[in-house]
Amino acid sequence: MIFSSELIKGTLKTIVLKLLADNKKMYGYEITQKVKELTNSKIEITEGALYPTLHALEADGLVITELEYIGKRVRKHYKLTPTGKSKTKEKVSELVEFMNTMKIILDINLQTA
Amino acid sequence: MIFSSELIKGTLKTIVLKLLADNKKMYGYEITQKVKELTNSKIEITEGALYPTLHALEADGLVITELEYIGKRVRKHYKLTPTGKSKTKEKVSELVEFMNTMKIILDINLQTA
DNA sequence: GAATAATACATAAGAATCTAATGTATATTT
DNA sequence: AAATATACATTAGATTCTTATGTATTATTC
Repeated sequence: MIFSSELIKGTLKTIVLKLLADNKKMYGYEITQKVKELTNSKIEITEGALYPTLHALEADGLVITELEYIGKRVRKHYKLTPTGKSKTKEKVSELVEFMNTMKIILDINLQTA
Repeated sequence: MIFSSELIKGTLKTIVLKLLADNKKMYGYEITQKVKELTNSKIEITEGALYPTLHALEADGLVITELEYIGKRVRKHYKLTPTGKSKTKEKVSELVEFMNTMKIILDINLQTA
């Protein structure tokens, strides 16, 4: 089962930041594969969503890039800046709190208002 | 702390459906207040987001409406249809699974790829 | 009793962020 | 040699939200 895409909205940036925090340095294609691997293919990040997100993170100064050449093929590595690291902590804890809050709504079962 | 709005994206429809499943019958304004109450004001649903969502649920046959007059003021009550009830179960369990999957990404701490 | 806040509906322009499609090119596997 | 995988990127269109605005009634506060 693949999750309906609407659920990814709003969490993609946080996912990317967290992966960069855990892996020091990653390139785009690697991120798509890592997410697929970690989630048993339940979340698949499309390139059309990922690359603009990475570019936005760079424009916001949260990541810096570094090119690597594998033969003639280029890889663009992304790495968190200090600002990016603290932003990651914020975003991750916000998402965790959000999920805890959502559980209140999803789990309780009030039959009357 | 109010959650950044991007997190609401993709979950609003599920929240509304779940509240209707738990409360049998609700009107728009009541939904905004209930969410605020359940989440200690950490999630606040705006009217500009809620009403179009309710209209979409109705257009999709997931809810039916019923008008009530309180003096001269109208309340539009929303109630799940049988289709709406089964859709609610789907959406809720999908969101729960999604959150569990997200935890894998957020909690583990791989220092190497 | 006048002003303010709360209740209750609704729409609409604009922003953000995704999908799906398309493009280019190299490297690897069958 | 052909097909698949790797690796970047952009873009039209769809979806779904924010922010602002509009209308009107009812309740509260000074």
